[in-house]
Amino acid sequence: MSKYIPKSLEKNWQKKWHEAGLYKVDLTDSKKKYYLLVELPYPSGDLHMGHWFTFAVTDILGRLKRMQGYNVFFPVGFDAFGLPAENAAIKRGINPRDWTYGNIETMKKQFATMGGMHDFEHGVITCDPEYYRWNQWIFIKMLEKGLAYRGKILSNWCPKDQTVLANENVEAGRCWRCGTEVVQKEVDQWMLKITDYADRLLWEDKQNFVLLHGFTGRPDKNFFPWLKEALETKGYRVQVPALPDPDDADPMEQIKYVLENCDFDQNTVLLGHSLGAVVAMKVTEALKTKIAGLVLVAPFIEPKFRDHPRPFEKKFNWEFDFKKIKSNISSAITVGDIDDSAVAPAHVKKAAEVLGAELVMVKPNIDHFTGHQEPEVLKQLLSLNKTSQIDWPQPVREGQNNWIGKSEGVIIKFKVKDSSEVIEVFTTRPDTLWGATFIVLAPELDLVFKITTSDKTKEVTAYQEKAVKKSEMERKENKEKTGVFTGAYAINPLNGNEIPVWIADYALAQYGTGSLFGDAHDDRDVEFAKKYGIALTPTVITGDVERDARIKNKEEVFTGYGTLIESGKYTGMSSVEAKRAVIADLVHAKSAEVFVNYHLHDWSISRQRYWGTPIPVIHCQKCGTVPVPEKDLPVVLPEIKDYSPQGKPPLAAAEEWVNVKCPNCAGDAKREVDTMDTFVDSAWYFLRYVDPKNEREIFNKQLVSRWAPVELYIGGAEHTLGHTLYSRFFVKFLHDIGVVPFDEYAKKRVHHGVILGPDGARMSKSHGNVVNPDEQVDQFGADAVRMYLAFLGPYDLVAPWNPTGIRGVYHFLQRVWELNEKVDGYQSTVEGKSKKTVNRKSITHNLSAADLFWMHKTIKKVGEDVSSIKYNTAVAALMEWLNYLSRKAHGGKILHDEYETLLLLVAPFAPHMTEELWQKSHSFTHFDAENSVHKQAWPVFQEQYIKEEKVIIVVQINGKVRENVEVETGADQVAVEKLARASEKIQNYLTGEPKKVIFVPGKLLNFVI
RNA sequence: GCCGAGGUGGUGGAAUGGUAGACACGCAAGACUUAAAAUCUUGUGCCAGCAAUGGCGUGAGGGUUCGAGUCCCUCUCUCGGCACCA
Repeated sequence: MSKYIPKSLEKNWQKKWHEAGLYKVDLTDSKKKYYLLVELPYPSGDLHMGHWFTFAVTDILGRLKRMQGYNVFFPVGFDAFGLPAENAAIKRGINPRDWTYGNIETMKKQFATMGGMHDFEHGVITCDPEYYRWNQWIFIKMLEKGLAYRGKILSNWCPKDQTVLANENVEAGRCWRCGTEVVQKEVDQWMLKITDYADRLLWEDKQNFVLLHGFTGRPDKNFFPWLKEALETKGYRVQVPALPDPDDADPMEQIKYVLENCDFDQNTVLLGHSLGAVVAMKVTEALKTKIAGLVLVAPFIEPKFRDHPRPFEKKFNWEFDFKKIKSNISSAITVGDIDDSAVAPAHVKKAAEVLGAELVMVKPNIDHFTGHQEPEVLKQLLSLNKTSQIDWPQPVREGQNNWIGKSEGVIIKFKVKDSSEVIEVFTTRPDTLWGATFIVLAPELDLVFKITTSDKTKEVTAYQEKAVKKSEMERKENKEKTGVFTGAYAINPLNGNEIPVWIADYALAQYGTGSLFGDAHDDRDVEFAKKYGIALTPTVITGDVERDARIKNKEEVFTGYGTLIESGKYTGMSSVEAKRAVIADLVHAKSAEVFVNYHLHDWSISRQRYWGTPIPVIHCQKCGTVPVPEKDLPVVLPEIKDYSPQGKPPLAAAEEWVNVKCPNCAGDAKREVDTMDTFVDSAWYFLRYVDPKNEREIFNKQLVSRWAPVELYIGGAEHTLGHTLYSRFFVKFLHDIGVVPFDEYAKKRVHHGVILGPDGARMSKSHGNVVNPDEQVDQFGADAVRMYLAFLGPYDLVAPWNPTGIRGVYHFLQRVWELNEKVDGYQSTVEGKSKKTVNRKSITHNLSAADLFWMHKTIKKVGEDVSSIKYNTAVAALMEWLNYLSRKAHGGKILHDEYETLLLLVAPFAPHMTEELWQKSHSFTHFDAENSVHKQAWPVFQEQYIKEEKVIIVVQINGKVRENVEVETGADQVAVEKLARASEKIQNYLTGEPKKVIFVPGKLLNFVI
């Protein structure tokens, strides 16, 4: 057999696969679908290690799923609009389109060297008019719904790029692309009203629980008090209703009681114990909203008990609508006692079957789960958490929630003394209003002019001018608070106190109403008040005497909730009570209104650049802003000569294009010259991937509802607040206008890591630490690069490239290659070709128990680990098995079945090499798609082989390992103890009788002395 | 300041509350070689010991447990994000 030389072999297979159309996907195929999505790349013209990490490693999963019988769709397109193309065009005097398409061609060629199953036929290129046409279509739909509007807002402005930047594109006060310091400038912008979707974009995933006790049970009996506490310490809301007549229960009454007295929402988990499980099922059946899950502990669906009949049996008709119950829950678990004295395991099993629920049989602390603690119940209750349909990482959910920043509060109206003006102040802490001693307005507010007294005008104007000039950066850097008094006083609507009104730049014009009241329970307010000698009145105390003394003395600022003092009629109330009372009183007096404030702002999509989607509106002098009629879409970008912005957007120079007739009145009109933010392009591309060439509609709705949501979305953690939030917004909008039936587009989101340069710094040309994948491929082959990236560590790892590390997997591949020689039933010929000479069936039975154990353990491990994005341990498992096979081959041969299985398991990782070996080992004379190793089915692992006959039991003395004994699987404590006590080592420790002996079957024996 | 993720050998990293360090890199010794590379074999957490073996060991300190890298509390450091959000 020849040496393993990846270079020529890989090229050869890439060509043959392509010719044979091995990876052509048919989206109308009825096989189970698997839509694999990676964030679409920007066509920079250079495929770097990061692309390999995301696309080549994800290809491993795609190939596995394909072998497992899924119809895998793995499209790749290009995010082709955006500044770099335009900057390149300006710099080199070329057309951004030529630059972009040239780069795409280069990158496609580079992509081919990965040997992946990526589908470029479906991958859209976002600068293609047939794609951005539908950006324009969506924009017009949003315009119709009032979600797109024109607003003048203070925006982040990059003076170098001459464009507006979204908050997400400002990094530490600088433009994310060019690093120029961003300034604040008021600009006319097209905005998308993402704030209308703020509530729906929140991840409401905090579960709450309703626990139903059983016959003769009580909320304070059995495990209920313990379980309630355990859940509450974890921060969950728990309801444990006392069901009517527990000792002579009428199930119908109990069901009615629960429905009337408990709250249910989509995050509720309902638990029922024994008869409570029956009640729980009937409650679920009657619910109008879907709940998160049902946990049934020792349930039954017929009145048949092992011990004796129960009085409730005849009060209930024992009919369930299981279909209805199933449709009202996302998932269900039934937990049974393996030797319950009342409810037979068969009954529990039956309940599980009719509900399609997971069945867990355990040994509870006390028979029929009546112990004070039943940890298994808690465990199952919490395990339901992870079975949510939409599986996005917790940090993303929390990050997006924080960014949306919902805060519920009130807007309070302060009358200005001797004036008709009113100052509106947003607060979430109306309980501290009584103690308000000043008001602060953001300097930019127009209101400032109206209330400033004449003697203060000079100072106020001077401060305002200074504040406006300050860039965002300076404002943030300068933590020292500044401000000036306006001379005006406002009247506290709660107690009539007159308090001074100041302006200060720590009040942000963009947040809330741009004004706040200051009191003794906010660090910033206290800092400001102390600096300017403004009085403070502490009104909230904790109950801790020492601490309260400090708070009253203003030595400590208490910002939490507590009890009110010095607050008139509210004194003595808790903060929560006081909040409620103050809001009620003020709303009644029309001095306040309840208000929900969001940190999230509307999305400004206007860009004063050329290389983007033209915004499809026409400005008519008579009719105003008129959308371009659908039939006239797309509005195609015109060719222009000069792409550099010169105080006005480059498109303004395309006069022939700009000057149009108004679609309404046919009068002279001008086109909008701004283009769209490229985040619009990437907000819905994954839907168009399914049907990219459709000229009649945005996509075929049926096809998309069959293929989306995607199974897995791989992307960068940096897109948590930008891209993924925007795309969730777009999909929800498309859902609302009836284009798609779902409102989340990705079932699972996983972040990829970042490969740093060997020096630990981010790879960049200026650092000179770039590891070029092409060079690595040249040296070690694509298979080794793929596998090394998979092997590095967890997939979201941020770690440097280790130049010698790749040798490890290269070595692995080489050993797989050379093992071919050692396969029984093959003969090497002089030319380096092998021939199969033995019927493979005849050898199968020659596999020893250990051989089968290793084989099946590896089949299981690799399949499971790759599916759950743990490529590194999957590779490790393959290496372990290879080590086993090598040891075996050292003095003898390995069997054909083993080698063939090994090739199948390695195939997703190293597609080229395994294909070569597969073809050789089958002596195929010419390649045919059906013969490909990649068309073979994934081996099926069989449980029977991975059950070991003998196991090693660890023997411990006081928890320290002292001895190992080998016993038959399933050996009981008596047998193991006997063996352990026979050991000399153990005898040395075991002088007297142990106090206690712990036995974990199949695992360990622990003598406590 | 707030939110999130973490801290395990020389390195990347494994470990459903049950033998910590799988797998790999690196390193060391040996084999092959005139030599080197490649390859193969063996060893490799730290301390003591020729060894058998013993002690210590998952950022620090406490706790729960027969048993803790894993669960709980306090602290500390690193990374990521947000940041004067009323």
